[in-house]
Amino acid sequence: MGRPPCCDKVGVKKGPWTPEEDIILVSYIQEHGPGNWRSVPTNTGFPGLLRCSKSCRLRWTNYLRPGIKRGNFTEHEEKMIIHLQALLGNRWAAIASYLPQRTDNDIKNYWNTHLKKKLKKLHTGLDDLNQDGFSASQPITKGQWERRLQTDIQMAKRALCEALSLDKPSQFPDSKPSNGDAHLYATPYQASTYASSAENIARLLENWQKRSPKSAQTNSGTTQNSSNNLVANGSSLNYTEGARTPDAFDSLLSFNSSTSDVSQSVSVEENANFTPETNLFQDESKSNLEAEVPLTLLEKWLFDDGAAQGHEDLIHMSLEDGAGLF
DNA sequence: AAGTAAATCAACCGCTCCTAT
DNA sequence: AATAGGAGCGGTTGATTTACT
Repeated sequence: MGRPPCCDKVGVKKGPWTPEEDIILVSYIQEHGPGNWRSVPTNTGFPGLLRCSKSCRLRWTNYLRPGIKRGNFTEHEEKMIIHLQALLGNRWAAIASYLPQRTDNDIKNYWNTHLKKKLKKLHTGLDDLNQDGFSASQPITKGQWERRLQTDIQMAKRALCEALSLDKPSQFPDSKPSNGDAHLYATPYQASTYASSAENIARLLENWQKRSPKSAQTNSGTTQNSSNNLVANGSSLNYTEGARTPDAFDSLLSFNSSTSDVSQSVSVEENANFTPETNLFQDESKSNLEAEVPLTLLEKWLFDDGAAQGHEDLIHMSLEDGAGLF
């Protein structure tokens, strides 16, 4: 009955990830691709990752995954988030699908720490708002449900539109997971894809070093060594942890350098064309939709309705009366 | 310079849904 | 069809950093 037992929780490490753990995880994903998280802790060899699969997934999707932009939200992004939050409520994953470079966790944090206050400020003096002042904490009106539904439909249409586009051949006809990680397969399991993970790690490690001045000092010898390697590969990184690290990074970076320019290998624009929903639909559309629904009908429905509109339209679509939500 | 409060954000927890058996 | 595990999601926590007194 069912599957084999879940990973036992004995000896599972918690708390902040170390650079070495990041390297192990990225190396693993370079080899096997994302997904099948349950096997990550056991397949990373001795000593391997003493992390639960959940933690690995989170670390990858939120920090190590290629194409992630962190911090410095632009005004445009802020507006997008505000509008989408008004439309969708606290459905961070759905909101994040409109901002492919951002993670749901990042957006959620940014909303809670910045935007909430910002909007609160803007709306101080409005007596009819409760403390949160936003749709998520308000009773959802019929109109709001309709708007959410509309947005979901828009998302689905957009995704279908992408999926049905003949210009975009399926990149992984045979290697997609059946679970929700399909969006992680938006870019091929090619070396170039994961090369940009090295950039992510570089960035993370840079911050890590800033937070750990002591270790930076005590390991200054190896630091110099490894940072040289990294700088030579185009990452402004000062790395500091332990003697093993440079080797691990050498491996990563040699991998990196063998695949041409990192910045070209995974362009952000490219990623932007593949929202999670899009990829899910790409996946499904190939196997199911084409078989069950005449293409022409779907296409007509999509294109007649101007489904190809971009993200900007979403803002404008944000419903004239949407302001009333605040 | 030291102490304290506030802000930030990475990571965990618990729940739900989906899927494999 | 029933069951159990995996994956994803949103809420929350707690450690760290920054600002203020």
